[in-house]
Amino acid sequence: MRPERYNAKEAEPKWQAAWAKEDIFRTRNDDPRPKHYVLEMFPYPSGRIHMGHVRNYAMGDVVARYKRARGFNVLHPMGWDAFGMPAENAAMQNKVHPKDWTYRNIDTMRGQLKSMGLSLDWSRELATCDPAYYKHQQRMFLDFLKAGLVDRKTAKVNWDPVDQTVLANEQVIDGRGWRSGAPVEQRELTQWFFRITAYAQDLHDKLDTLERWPEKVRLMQRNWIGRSEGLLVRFALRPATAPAGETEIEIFTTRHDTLFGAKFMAIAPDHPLAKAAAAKDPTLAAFIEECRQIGTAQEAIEKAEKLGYDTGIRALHPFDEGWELPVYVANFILMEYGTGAIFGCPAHDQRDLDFVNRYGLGNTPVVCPPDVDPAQFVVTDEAYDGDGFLINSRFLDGLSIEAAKEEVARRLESEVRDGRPQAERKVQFRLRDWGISRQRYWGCPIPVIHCDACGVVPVPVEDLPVTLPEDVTFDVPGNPLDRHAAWRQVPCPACGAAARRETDTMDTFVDSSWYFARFTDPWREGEPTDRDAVNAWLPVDQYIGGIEHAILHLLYSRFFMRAMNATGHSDVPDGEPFDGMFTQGMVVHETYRAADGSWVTPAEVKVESEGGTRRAVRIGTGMPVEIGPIEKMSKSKRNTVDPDDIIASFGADTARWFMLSDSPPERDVIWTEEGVQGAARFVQRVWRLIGEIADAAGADAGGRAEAPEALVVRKAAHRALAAVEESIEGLRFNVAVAKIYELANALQAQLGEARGKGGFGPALREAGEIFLQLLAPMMPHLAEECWAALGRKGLVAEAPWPVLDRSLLVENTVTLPVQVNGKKRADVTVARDASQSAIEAAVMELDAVRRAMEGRPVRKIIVVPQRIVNVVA
RNA sequence: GCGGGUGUGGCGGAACUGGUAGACGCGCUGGACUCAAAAUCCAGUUCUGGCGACAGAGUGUCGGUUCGAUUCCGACCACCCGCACCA
Repeated sequence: MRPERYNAKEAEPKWQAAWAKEDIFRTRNDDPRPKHYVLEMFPYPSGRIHMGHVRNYAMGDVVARYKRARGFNVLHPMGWDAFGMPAENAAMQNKVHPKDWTYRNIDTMRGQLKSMGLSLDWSRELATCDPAYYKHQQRMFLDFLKAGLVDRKTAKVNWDPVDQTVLANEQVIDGRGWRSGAPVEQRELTQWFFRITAYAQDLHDKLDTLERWPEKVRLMQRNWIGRSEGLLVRFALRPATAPAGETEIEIFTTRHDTLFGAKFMAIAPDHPLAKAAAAKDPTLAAFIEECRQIGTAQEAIEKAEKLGYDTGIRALHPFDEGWELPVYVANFILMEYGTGAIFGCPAHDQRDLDFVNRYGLGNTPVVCPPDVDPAQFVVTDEAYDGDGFLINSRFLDGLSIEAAKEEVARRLESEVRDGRPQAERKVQFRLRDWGISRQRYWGCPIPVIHCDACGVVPVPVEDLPVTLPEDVTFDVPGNPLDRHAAWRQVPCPACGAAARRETDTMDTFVDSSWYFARFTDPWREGEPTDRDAVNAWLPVDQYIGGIEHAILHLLYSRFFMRAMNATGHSDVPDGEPFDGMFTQGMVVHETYRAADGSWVTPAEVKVESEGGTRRAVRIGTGMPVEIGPIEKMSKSKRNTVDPDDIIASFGADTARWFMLSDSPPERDVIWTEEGVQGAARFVQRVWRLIGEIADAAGADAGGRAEAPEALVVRKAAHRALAAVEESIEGLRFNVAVAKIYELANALQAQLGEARGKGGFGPALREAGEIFLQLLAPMMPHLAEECWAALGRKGLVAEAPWPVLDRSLLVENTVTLPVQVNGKKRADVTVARDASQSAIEAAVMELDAVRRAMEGRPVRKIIVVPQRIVNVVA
């Protein structure tokens, strides 16, 4: 006896168990079918899954289940991005060990993900905090080191003097540490770097080949890499003015055409020449110190005025030795970009103009806009950076900007001073090397040893992994590894003398830069990867995740793939790990505020709707609650909905369905109670519909001539099949959902039409089965339950995708809209292959057309076959 | 400042290469069933006028191309996002 209502609470665990029993989602590397790798960004085990995870994994699961049904060998793994600061924060606050905290969270979240019914190969699960994972990461670090892809150099960091730790830029708020509130200092620390800049050009160029990436993401990466073509120019210094041993300044410019507009030189406060000059000039030293202070906060930089200090040093113009330019130390010059020095051409650069206007250095325009009289052209407050022709520039006068650049480059390249050319063409990147050192405990230890005699010595591969010590405390600020004498002290692998372990750990972005490769053979012990497995599975066919990782994570992964290729760990074409990339939108929700201004969580709010106006009250007290703007679900605004609650009360299928419906996947989706109710309603509707189909088909098993309804039903099913295929392939899940609704409506309507008649049972059953197969990637549990109710043996999750019958997509007669002068006036139904003249004749018979013509003669009739007819009066 | 995106009913959104604007869902209105409620079912729902057939307007604004424009072109407006003293 079929129950009246579908009970998700009972059905979902039952089918999850059935899938697990058959182990149908386990993927074998030796499966001969074509591969398809579907990957969603693995979660950080923060405690519990949130709706963003539900959305992300629901999308990935649709693709995985769909591709599996279509005969692909699908890899769809899951793991944990398990190192990171929150675990250490929890350790400090709750006296729990980061490892215990992390693994407890993993257990909770694994259970939650399993309750979603995702088609994951759990046998490949990995956690980045597992030595079995990070030992391979250490191995690759050593290989990269050997290959020259790792650097050790000093870099400025944000230092929190209270917490005694390095802070990321995002952790500096108004110049203060986000936890301690202490003013952040700039410190120079020796750090480890991955030489991502070695691949800057390739990372930039290959973006063009990533056709299945969002344009937005490619653009963001392109800007981040920041390629610009220019000229390195050496300016000689007038010896009498220069500090001892200093003979020149090298600058980078992209506007060498404006060299005759130069008014000054400027160098960064931490430029070596500035330091040399400051040694003899205490005022300059003070100025440099002042610049450092401002350097910290982003906000301050924005508002800071262009300040400079004349060092007294004079540089000589490369085209005129008698032309001297004052050398300033200026607060707006960055040591990290180019050479940390510029020549200032105020007429054509806004910053330079602001600067000269402050210090009274004047300006000379050297590029004149087209159609402007050079004699009339002056620059006052606004620099001119548009197109034009050269003026006031001696041998460049009259040239275009491009031609002038070329001429300058050509001349200076061939002009030799001190055995070197005066200038050199250079492609400059904004991208900087990736600093991976973190003064933290809960991360992958950097496998090197510092020996007084031998210097930096890599840990021998056979000694890996360098595991984190577990007996650490967090009651004192700073890195526990620094304080752990027993762990730190180690004999030097080279000479055997007493030496010290590196106590920095790796940026957690390193952990996530290769996990997708590890998934291809996570069992391998001796090597990070099995080359054959990596090469066979990568690139990932479809990667899905949040836009917040559009730059760093994806860029680092692209770097890693190249570095892995270079060190023999893989051989992936172009070093591109992700063939298809999709960035999904966020889950947002209304906010609620009580009278006292405190945030109220949706679970405590009841929203009532009266004639279109919505009011909210607090459950229990009945006190009114103010409905606030829709915002990203966050703990601080308390506008979160717990997936567990939704799954418990409605089931995973309802949650999945709602996450996929309505909003296009790349946009934000608004979580609403009504929307969930609608999804839940559809679940029950499917259950009833399939029940009715089962009954009708059972009573009419065939043997009779087919009724007209049978063809209608078949056509509806195959139309939906074609549309859903296309929508899923294009990741347009909201459209797929709409098409499934349409089929449900059509089946229901035909069921009513055909009631009591015979000759449509088999067609109805067939359509019902197709319907369930379309539904299965999205609501897999419900689909299984219905599949069984239709009397099918086996699992719908294992059923091959229905074969589309294209002949069912064409109609014998078509109804064409008829326009008169572009305005629709009537419809005409004609045979599909009706001739132009037959259609024209039929159209002119129509009353509505005659009326609209108002007696005017027909000038033209445009017939677009199977589309439209337009009569032009 | 530079770069990019978006704009369609009350709401989320759909509309293949220019071809019936508003699929599908939510909400709302009316009705059926019920003692009642929930659930379900039926009908309606872009706006304006009309009892009605119907007519007019309509995809941010203004203009252009076209037999025909949400779609193509130009200018503008609004909102959102990314980067930002990058030489």
